[in-house]
Amino acid sequence: MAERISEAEFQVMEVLWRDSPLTAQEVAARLDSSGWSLTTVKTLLSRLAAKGALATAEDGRRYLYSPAVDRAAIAAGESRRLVDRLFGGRPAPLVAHLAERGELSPADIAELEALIRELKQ
Amino acid sequence: MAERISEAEFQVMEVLWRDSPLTAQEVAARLDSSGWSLTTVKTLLSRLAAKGALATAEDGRRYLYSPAVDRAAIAAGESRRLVDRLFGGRPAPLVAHLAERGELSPADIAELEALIRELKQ
DNA sequence: ATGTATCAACTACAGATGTAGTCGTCAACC
DNA sequence: GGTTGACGACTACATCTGTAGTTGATACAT
Repeated sequence: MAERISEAEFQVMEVLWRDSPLTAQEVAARLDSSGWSLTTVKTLLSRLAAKGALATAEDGRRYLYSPAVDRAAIAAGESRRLVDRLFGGRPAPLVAHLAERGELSPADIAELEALIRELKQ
Repeated sequence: MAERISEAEFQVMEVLWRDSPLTAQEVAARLDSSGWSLTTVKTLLSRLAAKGALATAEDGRRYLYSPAVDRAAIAAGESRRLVDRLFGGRPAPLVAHLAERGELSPADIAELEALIRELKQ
């Protein structure tokens, strides 16, 4: 039940959300740029399985890992937490913040605009 | 230099962003609902001072604490991190997420709309 | 059959975090 | 002037997190 996922664990989940099931080897290969050792990746996989975020299927002597939680659910939960914590639950100040720091490209703004139009119906 | 602030520490900062300088006692009093003991609050204050997030002014035998970092800077940094991590740096999906879960009130939407209009100039 | 590579499991360990107790000191009160 | 209360400093300790090594079993190749 909605165990929190740490940042390193999240990166592992990303790999499996993108493509699964995968073996530990395969996950590690896709995290090559992370600089993590194979054992580190395996530790993270174990922890994720232990907290129910990953499902394991035995494949001979090894496991195939698949996500057991929905990425959207995690993302929504984290977003909600942040917006609550930092902005009293109101998303506009968050967007304003990103905007102020020049973090919004014209494309981002257009995208938001389209989204708002849609929401208004 | 942008030391990270933990969640508990953040709550302490909130008190001081709202009103400062304050003594440890006063901060603890305002965190009454947190259930933290006075020593816990003092530990958090010390850690925050140690990492440069709080400034201390001696007042006789005790300290007066004041924020040494801007709330907006922290909020912006955290927002940025989240949006990067979860949505590839694009804020629209974040807003979409909040919307999908019915987290956006009509007022929120109106606020966002006004903001977008402003950004488009 | 034997060596070897590979796997999950277990162990390790330092730093951060949440939560709080103890200690030595000093100021104020009686 | 001795007692009491408040203060910051120091200590404590379990859990989480990042990062990785070691081990015992096993499948596969020779």
